[in-house]
Amino acid sequence: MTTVRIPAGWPATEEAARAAQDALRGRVVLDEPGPPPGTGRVTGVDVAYDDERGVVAAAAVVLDAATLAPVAEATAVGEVSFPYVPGLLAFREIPTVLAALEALDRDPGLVVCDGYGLAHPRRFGLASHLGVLTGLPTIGVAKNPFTFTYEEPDAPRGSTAPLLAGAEEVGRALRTQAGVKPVFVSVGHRVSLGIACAHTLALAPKYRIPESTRRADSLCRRALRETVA
DNA sequence: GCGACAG
DNA sequence: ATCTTGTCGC
Repeated sequence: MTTVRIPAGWPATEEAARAAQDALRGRVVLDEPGPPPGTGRVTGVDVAYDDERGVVAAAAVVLDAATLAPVAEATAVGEVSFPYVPGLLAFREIPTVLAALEALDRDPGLVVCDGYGLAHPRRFGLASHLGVLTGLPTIGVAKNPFTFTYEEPDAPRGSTAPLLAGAEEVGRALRTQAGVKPVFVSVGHRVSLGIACAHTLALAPKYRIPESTRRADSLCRRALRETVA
């Protein structure tokens, strides 16, 4: 497990963070379809916090997209780099997530984030930000609708409904398990919304949350627990 | 001005 | 995110 410090020049205020988003959002690539679902590799990333100690742990778990079997993993710990502010989540999670991704011994393929990408107040959520910084294809899969609205998708697994910011479709509510609350999928970088949903559904054959996120979640929690002093 | 608000 | 017991169910 690697240790990271807050990068030099990392935004220290909300104003600086919003300015950084405005400066980077133009680099998001939205005209690529993305990797075909069920082939290659898919990597889940997630973060856990100990606000008492100001410590954060991140995990990246690489899965074989066809079998969902883990083929590589890495963790990183660091100091909390930003408070939680809706719309600025990336500044709290990215330094440690980047370190975990860089510690992997192979290409991550598609990166699945716990949160949003395009579905964001300034259209530049965590998944898009991480995509721009790494150049990797990314998507966001969130557990809550944030500030957006949606109609309940039909009950069968695989049903979707638009996730809306006014009249603009910024993502999709996707039912990954029949009769269970949907997850909220949005594009991050270099992936289309349809492909993002297809990947998400393929990653959730048994549970609501994608296997990639479940694996990364348990790993970063363990890494946090095993962190001393 | 007030409330809501990814993790 | 995190704080937290028991409890229902496969």
